[in-house]
Amino acid sequence: MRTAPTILHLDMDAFFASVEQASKPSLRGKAVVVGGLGPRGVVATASYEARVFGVHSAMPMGQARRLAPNAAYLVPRFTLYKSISERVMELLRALSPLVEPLSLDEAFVDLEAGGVAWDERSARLAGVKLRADIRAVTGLTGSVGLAASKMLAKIASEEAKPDGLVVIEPGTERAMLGPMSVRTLPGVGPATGDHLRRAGITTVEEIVEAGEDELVRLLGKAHGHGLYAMALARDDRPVVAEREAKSVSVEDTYDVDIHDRTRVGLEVQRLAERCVRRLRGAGLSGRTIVLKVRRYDFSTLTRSETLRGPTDDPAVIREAAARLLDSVDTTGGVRLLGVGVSGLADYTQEDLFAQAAGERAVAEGPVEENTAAPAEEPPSLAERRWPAGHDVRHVRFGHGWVQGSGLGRVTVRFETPSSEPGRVRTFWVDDPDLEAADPLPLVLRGTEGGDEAPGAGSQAVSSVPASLPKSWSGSGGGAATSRP
DNA sequence: TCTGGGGTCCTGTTTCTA
DNA sequence: TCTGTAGAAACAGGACCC
Repeated sequence: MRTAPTILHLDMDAFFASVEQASKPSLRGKAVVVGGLGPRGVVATASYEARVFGVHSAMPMGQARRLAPNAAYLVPRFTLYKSISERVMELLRALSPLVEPLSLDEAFVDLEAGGVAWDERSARLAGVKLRADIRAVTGLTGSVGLAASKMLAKIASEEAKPDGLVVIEPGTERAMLGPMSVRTLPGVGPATGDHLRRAGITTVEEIVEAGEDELVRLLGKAHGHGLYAMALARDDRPVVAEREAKSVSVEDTYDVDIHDRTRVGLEVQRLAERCVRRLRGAGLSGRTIVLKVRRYDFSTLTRSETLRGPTDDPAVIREAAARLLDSVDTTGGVRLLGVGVSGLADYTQEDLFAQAAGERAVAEGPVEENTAAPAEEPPSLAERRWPAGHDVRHVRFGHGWVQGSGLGRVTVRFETPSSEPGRVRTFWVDDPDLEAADPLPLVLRGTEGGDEAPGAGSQAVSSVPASLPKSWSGSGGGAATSRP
């Protein structure tokens, strides 16, 4: 393990919710919950204002609504989050070639490999500058942890939240970790935490006291050895820049359980097609086809089949998924279906089997995306066309976002990231003057949009690194013509 | 009142193959 | 040729992460 805190972990604060607050002035300082709004949705991110009410990630939406009935509930806009995430990752890559993204809002950086830090002082300086740059470029805050290992850097950023920076000095790790909950350590979730608690182990130092043999006995070889090492603050995992995907999968949870076996079959076919599109989009093929079924009682089972060679042929994957479904009892209903491919390769084996299947598929015709009826109680047309939180543009009133829709009407708040909180107006869902729009940039840059007054909470731009592209990935204020 | 989606890794069991 | 065996691969499930 290295002797200086030169591994950096960045964690953007309440990322999805913060992006929504930055793009919607009327939501700043308010409880915002982003997640699936259907009857089986869960919370993806809650703003810190919403967390005060006890709302947190992975909580069922219904429960969140009961805890925070007055919060704003919004559908995630992954395209927007991804574009902002890319800006942040660019800033990280300016520090070091060794950047390991963990998700849209989190990453490790090896500062030593980038030559920007070699001791505590230089590491801290790099962290401070990074946080300032992120704020300038995105208008958002991120928390930074600095330590001599990945595990400790991650714990440090957690301690730094929200909007802070924490350095764990080498030599102080054991004392710091000791009194912490076992749940602090990576890999200890609810099940392992419970397991350890039943053995009388609740803190990190109690893991150390229990000893490695006892850990292995309780948790098995890999987990036991690994956890014991983590408890001693031993973590030599390197920052890895390029991680190859090991599987590609798609899954859908249905608003209402599906009972009709024919319908289940059609859904599996659709999922297989979607999975193949993703697979091909990534230039990959795979050997092992996996079917996932979650039944009415939430019990989940998987069935898999390994082919002789990798394929990206939709007919082959559809047929394999259909065969796997044959071995699954779906009486009682299914709430989720998924199709995945693993054993990935970046080439395809054009075997006879695949070709024959392809020919059969051509003869039968393609499976249409909309062959199957939608969920038995689909969201209203208005909700589907005007998702809560999405941007719109009106011929007369300009740029705004959907606050809600239903009963043939859509309610829009007219404001932009740089405006004052705006006014609300309601329209018929088929109002020809209203159309979907691309998100606007969160931060005004240079002279772009200079005619608009800066709004409450927006950040002045003073130190945008010259290495960044000049244009924002959004439309820059022009109305888009696409429909959701 | 329930519990998303997209992944990774590990473990125990069964099946295949040399 | 038959049988026993060991290791590899496949399979299923579970835990965990964001």
